[in-house]
Amino acid sequence: MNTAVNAKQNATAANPGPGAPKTARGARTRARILKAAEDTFGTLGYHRAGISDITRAAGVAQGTFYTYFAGKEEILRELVRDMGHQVRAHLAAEIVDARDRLEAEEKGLRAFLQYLFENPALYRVLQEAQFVDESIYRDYYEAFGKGYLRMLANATRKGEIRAGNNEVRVWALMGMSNFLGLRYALWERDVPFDEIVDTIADLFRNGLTLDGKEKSS
Amino acid sequence: MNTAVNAKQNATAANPGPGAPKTARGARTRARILKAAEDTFGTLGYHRAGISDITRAAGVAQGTFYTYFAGKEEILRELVRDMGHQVRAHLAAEIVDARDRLEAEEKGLRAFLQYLFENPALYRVLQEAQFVDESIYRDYYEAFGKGYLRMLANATRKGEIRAGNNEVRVWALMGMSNFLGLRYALWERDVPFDEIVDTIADLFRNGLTLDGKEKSS
DNA sequence: CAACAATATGACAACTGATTCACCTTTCCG
DNA sequence: CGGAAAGGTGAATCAGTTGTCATATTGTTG
Repeated sequence: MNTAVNAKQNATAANPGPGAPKTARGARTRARILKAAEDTFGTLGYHRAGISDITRAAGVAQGTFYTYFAGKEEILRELVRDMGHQVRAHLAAEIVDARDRLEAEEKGLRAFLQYLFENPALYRVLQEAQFVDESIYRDYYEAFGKGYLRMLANATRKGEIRAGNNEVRVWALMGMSNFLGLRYALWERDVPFDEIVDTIADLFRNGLTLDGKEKSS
Repeated sequence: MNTAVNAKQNATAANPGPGAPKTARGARTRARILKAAEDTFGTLGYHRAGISDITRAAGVAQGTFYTYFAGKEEILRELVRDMGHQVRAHLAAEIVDARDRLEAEEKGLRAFLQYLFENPALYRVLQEAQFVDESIYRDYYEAFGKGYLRMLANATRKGEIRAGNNEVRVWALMGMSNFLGLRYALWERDVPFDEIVDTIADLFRNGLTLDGKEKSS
């Protein structure tokens, strides 16, 4: 369906859809639609949400939607890009003052859980995007993972964490956060974030076994 | 939408849809349709896949579908239940002969990666089910997590792993496997499973930091 | 083997929801 | 001011889907 890479011009930050807004008013309207899409996709889900739901929430007519976005799929793309920037920026800000990697992991996890709780749409929009167009999703995690990897590499250099395959670790860590967020920030808040963070910090410090520090191979 | 719990009779193993097959032929046909749905959802995804795609793959007429399933959503439910049983049974069999928890984790992770590689439809069907009906997904992971938790509790009792919040650990571990599977079994097989397993085993044995075994609080 | 139950067929009615388009309103600027 | 560009409208179109049904085939049983 999406074979013709050139037929359906992939909008980028530089080329956002049919017509980028050229007026303050236009920019405002576009932003309203984007926000409405976030809310609508977040509660109804991508497939159940109709363009009409989005435009109704934004308070504009259906046709207006197409002034700024080529279609449903494109607004999703845009949305994930946007939300991705926001989380990354937020998390980065939360861990700048960490004194070492372990502290950064703790702060990062806590901030992520909190962020997800306050912005539940992020999870749903992102996960659904995976099946609309896998590249949206891969881009998100590869961007995320790249920054994460750099941090782990630094920590290794500084001797804060042991040598090892940091790329594999990054994916393991992202998976952990993801599931912990889903279970404890979105489904049921029956365990305080601090306890979750402590449990994971303990895993990072001491592993799972009692008799740590043996040779690993 | 799915408010009326009684209106849309949720099919269970005991009550599978409109009419359970009463003949060997019927049972075969139903199984063919189920398998076809797995393949079709696995490659096209739940939403892009039409009933007609499923019946075509199964080699039956469209109407036949409704002899055994109430609709698209119900066959998905059935499918996840089925596939869930299969993975759990497979993984359980792979770790029975593990001598301790660490070995069980290693074998379990390796088996999971391998299974996902051989049955990529599992991931997609399961993840998409999440947004069709969240309960399908929650049931799967709660069932999975329950068994996992029991194993960790045993390991704690035997002194194989340190005391801690095993429930949180379970979700962290499931998340890890999930992401590692997605990245290294489904997306790119550019890192051998053994190396992944070793990296995670090292994390379990020694944690992430160099100076393990301090007090955790 | 007759009569009945279970299965299977495939055309199609009914519906959903994305996108288009001809036209109107607001804003900008020489 | 006046006209052009940008923004906005919403009814109509159109493609694609689900689920139904009258009918045909296959299997079962007394």
